Amino acid sequence: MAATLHDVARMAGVSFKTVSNVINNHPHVRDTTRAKVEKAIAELGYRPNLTARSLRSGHTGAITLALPQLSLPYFAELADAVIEAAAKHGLVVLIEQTGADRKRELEVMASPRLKMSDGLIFSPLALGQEDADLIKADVPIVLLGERIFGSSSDHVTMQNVTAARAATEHLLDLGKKRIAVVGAHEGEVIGSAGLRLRGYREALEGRGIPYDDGIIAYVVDWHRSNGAAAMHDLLDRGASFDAVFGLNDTLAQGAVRVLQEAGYRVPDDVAVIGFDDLDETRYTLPTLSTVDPGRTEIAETAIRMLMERIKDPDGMPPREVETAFRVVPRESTVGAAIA
Amino acid sequence: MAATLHDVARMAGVSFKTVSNVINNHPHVRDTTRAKVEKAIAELGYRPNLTARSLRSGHTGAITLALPQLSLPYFAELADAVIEAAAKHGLVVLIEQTGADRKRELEVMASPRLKMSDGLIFSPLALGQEDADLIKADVPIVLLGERIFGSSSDHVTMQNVTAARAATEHLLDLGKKRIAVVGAHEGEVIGSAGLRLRGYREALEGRGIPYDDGIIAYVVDWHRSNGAAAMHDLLDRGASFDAVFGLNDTLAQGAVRVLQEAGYRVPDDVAVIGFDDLDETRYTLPTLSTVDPGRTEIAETAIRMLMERIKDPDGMPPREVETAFRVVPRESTVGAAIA
DNA sequence: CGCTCACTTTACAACGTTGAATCGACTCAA
DNA sequence: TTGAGTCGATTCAACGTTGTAAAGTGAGCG
Repeated sequence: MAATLHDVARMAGVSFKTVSNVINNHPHVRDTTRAKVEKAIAELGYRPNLTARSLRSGHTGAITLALPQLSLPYFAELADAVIEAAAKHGLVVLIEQTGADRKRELEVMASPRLKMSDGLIFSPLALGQEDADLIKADVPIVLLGERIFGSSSDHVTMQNVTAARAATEHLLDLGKKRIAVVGAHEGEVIGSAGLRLRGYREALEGRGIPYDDGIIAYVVDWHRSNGAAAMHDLLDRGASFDAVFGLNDTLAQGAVRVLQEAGYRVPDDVAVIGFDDLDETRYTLPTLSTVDPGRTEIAETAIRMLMERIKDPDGMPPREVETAFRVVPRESTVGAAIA
Repeated sequence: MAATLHDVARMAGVSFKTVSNVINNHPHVRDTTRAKVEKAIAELGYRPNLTARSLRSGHTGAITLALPQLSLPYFAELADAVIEAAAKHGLVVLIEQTGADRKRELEVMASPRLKMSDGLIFSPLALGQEDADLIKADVPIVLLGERIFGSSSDHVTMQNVTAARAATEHLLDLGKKRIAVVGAHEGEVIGSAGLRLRGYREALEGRGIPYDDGIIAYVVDWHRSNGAAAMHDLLDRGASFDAVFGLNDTLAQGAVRVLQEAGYRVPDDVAVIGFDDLDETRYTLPTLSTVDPGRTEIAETAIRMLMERIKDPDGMPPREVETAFRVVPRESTVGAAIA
């Protein structure tokens, strides 16, 4: 059985509250007493019971991170960033996988388990704009991603439109004229796909290039295989293009693979850019140009906002923050020179 | 403020203990009473305070998973599997990243935060065999991986030697004669690298092929770039080989990339096999043959053993379990036919 | 009609901690 | 010498829950 304050107190010959005072660095503890207590603590290997402390104090020192699935590289890297950001503030992270399932996404917010943490960082994938009113829980929430705007929670998101526009302009700047898109979602307006497609269109408009639905490939999911399938689709319908904007990195990787199999050289015949700056894009052949959406900043901002909100739940109106992005040119657009 | 048992009791006109009884499905609660209480629960939106329950019951319903880093795909997929396995038993998972740092690996076991969970699944990367005695904490531990054997904790590991032998034999069966190894660790005997290299040697011995250190490439880390560097190294020293065993998938991917750049066709000139069966190996060009080390089984076994150990900490001696593996032939060894 | 016994509900303590309030001892100034 | 003020340590209650034991209710039976 683990030692408690009482055990330490008994050994040190003081009241258990004095031990508590020592641990919490209260003033008004005599040095000799402090020493006695610390000796007893060391001797017994006493460790405070954080559950009891949580019950008494009302907060746990943990936060929950709810995301679709860790085996999707984007979310693995996001989780990494969130855990590191949380650790800087002494917070520990509890991860819930929703599998992008609507029911589980709602359950996460309703579950009493959530109260084992002080707040929720929530990256939904099934819930959408129409569910904005359902974003609420017993703890403060910081929302991530592009699926829901204007809820009553704080929200951190990347600059999808502007960043996608910059990615497209990067291709245009290289002299590319017909830029295919891999990964659009039929009819979507917000959401990563909708916003990034809008950025793409804005870039075209900016250069006076007409938008051609014939070189837009639609998919349902954003997995590697969908990028490959979409590129097969484009090639099968005889679409002509000299560049590809994969709406995320895994889609772009799938597309590159199919292009190479079909005998196209990347970037000479077709330049390809992705989105997300996954770690692995630095090691593919060719290395993949992409957009760094500011993952670290997203994580740190989310943690900071969550801590502020935990401290003062109603102290301010819901905030929306967009992080800085950066186009990362690599071999798939500019060839080996810059690699 | 969230409703408590007392609030519900007041509304339902019963004692707060009766409400507790209803919630815990105690027998001997009259149907009419139960109905009254349930109505009040619904009306107040009462949710039990799990922190208080934990304090009282002594267990939290959470476990800690300590691993090096989620942005390493192997660990991301491991975490995914562990979270899913835990969820099946109603457990939630708290993740600690150690960054493969010795100090942090030790801290994880010593931290009072660990007691916010009922047990630890620990995948060390810095601690080694000489630290076996340091593997202990206030909660039961299940150890994962190949770095420490024979500690006083339960241990789940893959069949590294046998699986590596099977991977090598797969290449030999294809008629390959000179199989280079990418990713060996200088002087290592246990550890993933040491064990897998042993399996490789056993396979060669089994076929009467001499072991040649000239086609073994040593690395320090197992990141993608190391696989590339190791392959550069092999090519630079003019090593001749017709196959490559990457001791994990990321190493193999790096090697494949360099081989392709150097003009070799995979698998026709050089066949390549990896180890881990990362999801992404199904989408590279060529798709990567590999060894599925039984990740789901590892996760489920670890959870099961941990739960048994939580229930009865000293009920049995430390156990070592090795999971089933499977060689997964893909394009990088057998060409496009099976893809 | 009263007693037993099963069923139902309640009272109380405890889990280990912290905050508020209290108390005693000592110092210092008037 | 006394009263105020400070320092040091203690007592008590509370956080919200569950286990134990006891108390209350009613039906069944002799």
